[in-house]
Amino acid sequence: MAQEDVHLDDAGLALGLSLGGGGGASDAARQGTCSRLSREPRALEPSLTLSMPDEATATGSGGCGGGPSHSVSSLSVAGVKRERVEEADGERASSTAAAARACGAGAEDDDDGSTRKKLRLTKEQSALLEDRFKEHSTLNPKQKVALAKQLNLRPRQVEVWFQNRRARTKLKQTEVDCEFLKRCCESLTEENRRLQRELQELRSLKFAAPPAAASHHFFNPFTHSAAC
DNA sequence: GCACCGGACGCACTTACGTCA
DNA sequence: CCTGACGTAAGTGCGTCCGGT
Repeated sequence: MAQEDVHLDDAGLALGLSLGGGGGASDAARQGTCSRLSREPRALEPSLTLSMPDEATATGSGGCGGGPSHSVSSLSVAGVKRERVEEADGERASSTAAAARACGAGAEDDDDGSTRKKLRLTKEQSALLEDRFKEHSTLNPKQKVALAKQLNLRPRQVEVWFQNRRARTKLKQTEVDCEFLKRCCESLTEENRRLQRELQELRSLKFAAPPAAASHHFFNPFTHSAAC
């Protein structure tokens, strides 16, 4: 299992930073420098959607039976511009073998364009990708091509893997953040109850207390709470 | 200097496939 | 064997940035 870079040690300082602020860190990478986050993230709308990673359909349609197998993604209908660019760049689709392997017996013809086969990365490929991801969560084009070559994959596949990997990391971080906020909320609720009780007691003793003694102190849960 | 455009990239969301209980 | 849940590779659409004109 991969180690997620989940950092929450500074009592939630990471909170909000990772929530909903996507995009915009790409161009530094494009230019060969890996200084991501050097730029303002877009809009920063707090889209706390928290969709679980697979509430989508699960239409198991029975995979590789005897049907035609396909060369993974390049079968996609004419619309994949990046793919075309990279292919034109001389990157040959080398994952056909992997797809066929993943599909058991290989019939390596192409397709009718209506289905898509799914490549399963080998353990070695996944491990190397994971290693690179630990070093940098983004790749510049040179790194991408080199890594693709090393893995016998297409650059597009490496790119997609990194994209999905970043999404998984972010999802995990969001879950951690939510868990933290939940605990924080519970703690504040408990503290609130305690203070309500305390207030109740003080009111019941108010005949003994001087009239305006305690009126200048407002409790700020965010500065006093042990949880946050 | 400014506006516009196209290319490249990352992200969110979604789909589809392989695997497993 | 069938089925549903789950993990994940891949597709799509959109926003952003940058270089060229």
